[in-house]
Amino acid sequence: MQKFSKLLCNTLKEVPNDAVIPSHQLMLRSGLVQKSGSGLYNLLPLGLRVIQKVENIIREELNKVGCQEINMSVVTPSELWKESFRWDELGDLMLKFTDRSGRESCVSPTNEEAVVDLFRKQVNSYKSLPLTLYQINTKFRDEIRPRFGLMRCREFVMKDAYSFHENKLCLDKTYDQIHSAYESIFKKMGLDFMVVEADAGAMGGSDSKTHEFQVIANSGEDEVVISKEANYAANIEKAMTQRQPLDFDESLDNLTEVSTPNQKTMEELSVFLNKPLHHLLKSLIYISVKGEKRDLVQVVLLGDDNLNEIKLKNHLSVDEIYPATDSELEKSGLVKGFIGPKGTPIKCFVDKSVSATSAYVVGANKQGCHFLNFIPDRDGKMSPVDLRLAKEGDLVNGATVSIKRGIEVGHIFQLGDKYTKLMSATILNSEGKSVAPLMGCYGIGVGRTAAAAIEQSHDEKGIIWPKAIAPYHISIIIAAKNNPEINQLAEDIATECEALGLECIIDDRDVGIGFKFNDYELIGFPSAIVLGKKWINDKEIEVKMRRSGETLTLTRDTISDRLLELIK
RNA sequence: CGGGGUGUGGCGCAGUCCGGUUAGCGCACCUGUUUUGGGUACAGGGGGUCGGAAGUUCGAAUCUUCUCACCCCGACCA
Repeated sequence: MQKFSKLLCNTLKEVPNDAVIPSHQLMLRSGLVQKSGSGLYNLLPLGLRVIQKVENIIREELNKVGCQEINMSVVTPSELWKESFRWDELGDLMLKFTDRSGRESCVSPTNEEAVVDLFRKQVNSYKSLPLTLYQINTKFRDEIRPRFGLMRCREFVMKDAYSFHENKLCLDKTYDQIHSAYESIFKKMGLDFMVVEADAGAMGGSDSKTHEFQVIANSGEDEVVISKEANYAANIEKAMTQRQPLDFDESLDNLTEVSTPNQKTMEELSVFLNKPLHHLLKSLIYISVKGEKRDLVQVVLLGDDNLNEIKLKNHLSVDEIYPATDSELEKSGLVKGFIGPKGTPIKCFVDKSVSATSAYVVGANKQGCHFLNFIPDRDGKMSPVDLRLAKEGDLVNGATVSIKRGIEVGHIFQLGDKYTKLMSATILNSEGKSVAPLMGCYGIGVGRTAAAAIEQSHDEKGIIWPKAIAPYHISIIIAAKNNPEINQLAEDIATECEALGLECIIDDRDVGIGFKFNDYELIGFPSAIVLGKKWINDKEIEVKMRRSGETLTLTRDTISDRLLELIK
């Protein structure tokens, strides 16, 4: 039986100054974790219990759909990564080192290569497929900027699963199974989450299915575009929405230069010319990088739209893009604040929401000047592409969308045969032909999920754990000093509750009652039993419920059964 | 990497501008008494070479130079 007096758990009254979001602050204050370095955390006993519960829920649900658990070495040799070219592609994200014999290795940031290597050494026949392997293991990504405690660490625990298939149909089936297993996992943990369409990003193929599991929370680092009516949900990186209908300027007047001294922003210009923002066009200059090659790219958007950089990057299929710096603009003879699509030699893309036949105000590529009545079809040479960043109020299938912040706790991908091909992993299919199997990969951030649960479930007093991942279910608070009867009662009730699967911790610390109450609320056990006056005087037992804050009076003979009903 | 900021006991801070006793306060910790239904009160106590190095000075937490670490805003992502 766990006694609080023996538990390594020092709660903090004050907020450590480097924690800025609730989950991070509360994890530190309630003695769940301890920081050991930038993006590095030690799990203390209570924190570890939470993490283990998350892990076990994941295990249970994945095992149900036939996934097999394995454990791969955390350190992986460079050779594997070189086969997929990711040794260089992932670059500094990987923590690389050389051991005493001069072998290069890294601490795995993900395990596609390792699992393909395992697979190719173990599996030769289509008869073994489909096969889904997973592990719950430590990963290391040398994040550019670790932050928010367990939300974005460098070293973290991730559940990563990999599936292998003979054909797309089979991959789709497993993908859907994992999709629903993920829904069960996050539902079990009591999280309010959404499944959204995602961009495949750096980790996967480009035109395969991929979804993210986003926990809706204000501190989320992602933006999610949602429309319930249209049954639409997508990461903003991917979201393709339309603008509300616009009144275009249909004038056919000739292109006219107009003096616009010092009107450098869209807003200033809009006021100066007395035209709505969407009658102006915004020109952005980006540098695209592919290998050693650097190119200038011009992007033209409606004056009140913003660029979705991911869309541009995907459209160009380049390694990286970034806004041109002032000196790069100068070098190209462009005038910051007055850039426009008229007569520039730069490759130019225009967002689809710009009407090709309507008149716009554009920069004249000349200090202090703009053009009026620029009509794209007539006056420019631009290819229309969907490039704009979705925004609140846009339309999808006629329904308006809203934008919420989300924490990406899970991501599922269809990888196709990218890795099996690169690493020559083949199987014999039913026709006796050697083929590269298709793969899916599926991740869940374990620590991040625990953090997300706190983001979503806390109040000014502390954490409010959902039952499924609470470190203990009940804190039995001893509110009487040196009272053998009460002490015994606490032990008896604890034993009884544990028999029903309710985990108890007995708060037998030699501190004031207020201290115990505050810690119970801070750590956020779902309920507390208070043994003190009420028992001594009336033989009644007081029970507090953390989420509702209500206080109940129960009797000794029904207490454990009642608690089993009450703690949900 | 670019921009901003902070380093003083486990945590939160004052002191730094304007150098000068033995570096201070709150929380936490230890001892004793007290209190015991919402962080009780009192008394005593332990713990810091002021991130590090070099320099200026009779004298440096304080000034100078260099360095390291950490945090916040952006690019990365489970």
